[in-house]
Amino acid sequence: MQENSLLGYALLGLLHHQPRSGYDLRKIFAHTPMGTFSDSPGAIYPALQRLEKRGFLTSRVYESSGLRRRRLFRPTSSGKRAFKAWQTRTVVKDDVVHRVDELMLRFSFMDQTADSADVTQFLSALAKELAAYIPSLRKFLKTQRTSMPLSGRLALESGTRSYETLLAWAKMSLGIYKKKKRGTRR
Amino acid sequence: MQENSLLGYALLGLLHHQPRSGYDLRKIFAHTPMGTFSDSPGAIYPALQRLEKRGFLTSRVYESSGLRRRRLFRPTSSGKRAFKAWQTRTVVKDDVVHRVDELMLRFSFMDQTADSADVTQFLSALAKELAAYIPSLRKFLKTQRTSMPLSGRLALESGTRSYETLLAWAKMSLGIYKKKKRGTRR
DNA sequence: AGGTTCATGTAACCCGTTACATGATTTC
DNA sequence: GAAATCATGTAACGGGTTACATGAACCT
Repeated sequence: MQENSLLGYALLGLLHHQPRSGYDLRKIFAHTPMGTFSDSPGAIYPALQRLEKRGFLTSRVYESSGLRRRRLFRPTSSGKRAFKAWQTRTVVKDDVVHRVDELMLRFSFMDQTADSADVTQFLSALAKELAAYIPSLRKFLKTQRTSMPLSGRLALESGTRSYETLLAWAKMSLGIYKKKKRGTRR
Repeated sequence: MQENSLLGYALLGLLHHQPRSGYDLRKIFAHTPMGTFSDSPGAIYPALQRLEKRGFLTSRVYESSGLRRRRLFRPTSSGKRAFKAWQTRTVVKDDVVHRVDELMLRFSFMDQTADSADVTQFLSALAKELAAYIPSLRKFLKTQRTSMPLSGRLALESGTRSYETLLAWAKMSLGIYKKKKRGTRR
């Protein structure tokens, strides 16, 4: 079975919140900070078709008189299961090195579909992998300093700082969720 | 004429430094923080072929007896021109919103191929676009606060912080290059 | 002699990009 | 009645992923 694309998971996640049409989804990508994804029909409609063919979505055409016909999509139970399985995968080094975008996408839908334990699990694993990876970048910068041009060094410095910012964010978010859990227990 | 892919520009940039083989380039992507790019032969060899077909690279096979045959690539003058044109393009909002990776790639080769004026031009344009974009993200966060789930808000917060980190980095780097310029003038 | 690394390639597949097409409804 | 927007699609193309193939040189 073929893995869903990032766009596929983004669509699946958005449809967990409420049923929407392809056009609704395009508008979200066009007019909100979710717009790292393409809002082009050539990307979205085929992606929805694939998800439906794989049994993760169902759709129905609504032809209310005096309204434009719209095809509304909603996730199936199989789609919900696949989404949660993707979302709660173990965070590994390779995710941090090559797929930070995917990690953030997974996280951004956590509240809708996962419980507090999943969220803290995710954030602490992320923090752990970041804490392990960042020193190796710092070390590379230090040892290669002389052989790299200034702009190369600075570009790497930028990447390293970006990871450090992400680590600080993960720790802060973890704090928020832990506090929240304490609150709900009492 | 078809635009080069990011990988194509990365290869072109690395070959400005010195002639290398496909295998050399794969090793760079496999073993250094340049490894956001794929080190798979199925990506690199076709990319090199395309660049050669477009006249941006030339290659020659070296068969020194007692050594494995290697095909070394080097940029043509047309390749150097195309690279510099790409590198010194005006930084626009869309670059900041959708193509930060490309901006960092452009910057990372600046020292090799561009002069100090190009670098400061690039960095100040980047800082300007970031300074204009970040408040719109903050505003979105503020106005949509109630309608977004916590994890969605935090994900957006992460993105915003990442842009703020980049802005701070751009200002710092600009300071370094300005100081350097003063130094060389005297 | 046999396994590993060096080194270069190719082919099928997936999917995003770009551009085009179609028609209904709303707006001026 | 014309233009803009709503809404859904399709088709050609490019290029990255995965997997496979081939052979030479090096190491033990």
